[in-house]
Amino acid sequence: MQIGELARSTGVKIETIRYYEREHLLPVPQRTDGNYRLYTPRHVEQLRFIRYCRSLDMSLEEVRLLIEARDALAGSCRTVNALLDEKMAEVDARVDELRQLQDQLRQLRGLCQQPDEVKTCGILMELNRSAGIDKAQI
Amino acid sequence: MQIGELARSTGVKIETIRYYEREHLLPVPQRTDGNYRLYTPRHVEQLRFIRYCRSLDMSLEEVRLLIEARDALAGSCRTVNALLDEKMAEVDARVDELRQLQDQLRQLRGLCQQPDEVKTCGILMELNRSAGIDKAQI
DNA sequence: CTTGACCATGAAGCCACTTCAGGCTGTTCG
DNA sequence: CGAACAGCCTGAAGTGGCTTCATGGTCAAG
Repeated sequence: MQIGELARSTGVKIETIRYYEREHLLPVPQRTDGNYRLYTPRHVEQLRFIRYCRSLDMSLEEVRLLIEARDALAGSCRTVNALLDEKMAEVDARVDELRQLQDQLRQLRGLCQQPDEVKTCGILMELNRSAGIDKAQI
Repeated sequence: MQIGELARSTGVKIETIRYYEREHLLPVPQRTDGNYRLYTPRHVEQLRFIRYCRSLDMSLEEVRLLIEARDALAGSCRTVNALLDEKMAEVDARVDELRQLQDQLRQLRGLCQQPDEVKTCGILMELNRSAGIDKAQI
């Protein structure tokens, strides 16, 4: 199958597929006489694997590790476990961060009383205050 | 004050300060005879303002808008409100996404029973399954 | 034989910085 | 006076994960 069909059947853009090839995440495909890339079901699978990992917020580097672990049919899968543990910790931390951010944003948003007066806008006043700016100084 | 002192007193790296100048987020500072940048308290304030906005997950483009709104002492602050509303919606959406991701990761992590056998690792099996890969095909 | 869909390449752009290479400035110490 | 060293300068390139662009080749249908 050509690159267009691979793209359609996986929902991955053609340019992205070529990018993955450059990054050695997809095996180099055969070519036709006209220099078109020719893909096999193996490529479809690998591409889906990559996209599923990406949907789990893995970096391409991490995906590379997982592909390696998957293809090395012998050996320990400790790497895989460690990777997931690390990823979960990251996500937890990020969620905490975003929750705090939400609070801050909501608080800030509540400060604008007269929605037409920049001079007295509580939001801008608070942004300045938080930045440690004394109006008299400006 | 020189760039090093500005960096120390705001916790912003020297390179980042120069980057903000290039991006027109900081006013161009005066120079000494030796071509060193010379900053004023005004710069400290503006830099703190930028970092506070960045800590609220604003893009530099959004920070630019806020600075504009702040400096235009007349006029409406509807832009500011709209910006914050949009930002809050973004953060909400991202938190939802990450929560789902957490569930998926936790589920996946629970699948590895024997932590030393790649062949039977439930995680790798699930990653493959989710990518729609039938083992017989490989 | 031309149209149009499909494909190819390499380079540049995106964001928000960071890093690097190579060189100037300015102070201090011997 | 000279060397060592901290501090500063510039421009270019690198980061991740793509996307966009410019330019041109391939192939089947009409």
